[in-house]
Amino acid sequence: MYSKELLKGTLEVIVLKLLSEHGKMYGYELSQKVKEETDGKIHLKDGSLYPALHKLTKDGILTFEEVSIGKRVRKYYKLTQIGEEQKETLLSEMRDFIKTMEKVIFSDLKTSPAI
Amino acid sequence: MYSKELLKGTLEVIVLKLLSEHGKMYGYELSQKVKEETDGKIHLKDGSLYPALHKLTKDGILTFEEVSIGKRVRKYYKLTQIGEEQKETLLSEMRDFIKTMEKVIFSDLKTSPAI
DNA sequence: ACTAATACCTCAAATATTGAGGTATTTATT
DNA sequence: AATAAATACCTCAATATTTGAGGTATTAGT
Repeated sequence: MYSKELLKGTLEVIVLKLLSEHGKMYGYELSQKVKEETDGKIHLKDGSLYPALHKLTKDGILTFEEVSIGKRVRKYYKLTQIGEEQKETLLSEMRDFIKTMEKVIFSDLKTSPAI
Repeated sequence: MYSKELLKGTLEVIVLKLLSEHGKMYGYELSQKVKEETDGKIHLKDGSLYPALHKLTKDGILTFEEVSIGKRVRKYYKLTQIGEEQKETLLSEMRDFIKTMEKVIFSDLKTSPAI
């Protein structure tokens, strides 16, 4: 697991990307998917995930429909049109951010000199 | 400028990397350096930077010496031995984190199919 | 004389994450 | 049949960090 600081601000972009890719998913499914895809390195803790899903819904980024599975109710979330746009914005911001971080952090001016 | 969320948790690793690279730097110099190296994309705001430098000093990651320039006093910070180790830890964590994010975020299963 | 840049600082408010609490159903195990 | 583990949702106080706005003072440029 990565340090808390590193994970801050990544939850939204991960959720939007996965929802865009899979069409609709429910909370538990999202957390399992992320754990699986990152070999356990990133955990969307439900104490973070559910409040985030509620906030994104309130903000018009997501909508959901409830589906009964036996006596249990799942909430399937999907992107709204605004959510699709927000996803694109966040993805390109993340792409650019990673590029910038690599430049600052991994410039390695002093190591691996050309022989 | 990137969104606040994206920037969370990156301040420490940036500061440690720059100090390791340049030996000793003072706060204002750090903020200028980052602005310059990232083409203005990352701003270490002094409301964030100075408290962070104080915390890192308190935690034994940094030490500083005061140097008088005329009537002004600069605080030159540098890494302690613990700081050097912390820098290595944070850098490899960041490296790994970026790799993981790229995997989750930029998998692009549906775009750019092989022709 | 004035403005911009340099150089440091503090602190209340805003924000997000954690961690621990919880309820309830379904599936697997002994 | 009883129990444990997994599924599926939720809340909320505490924690931690960043922001944004406040500040002081010196030096350089016009």
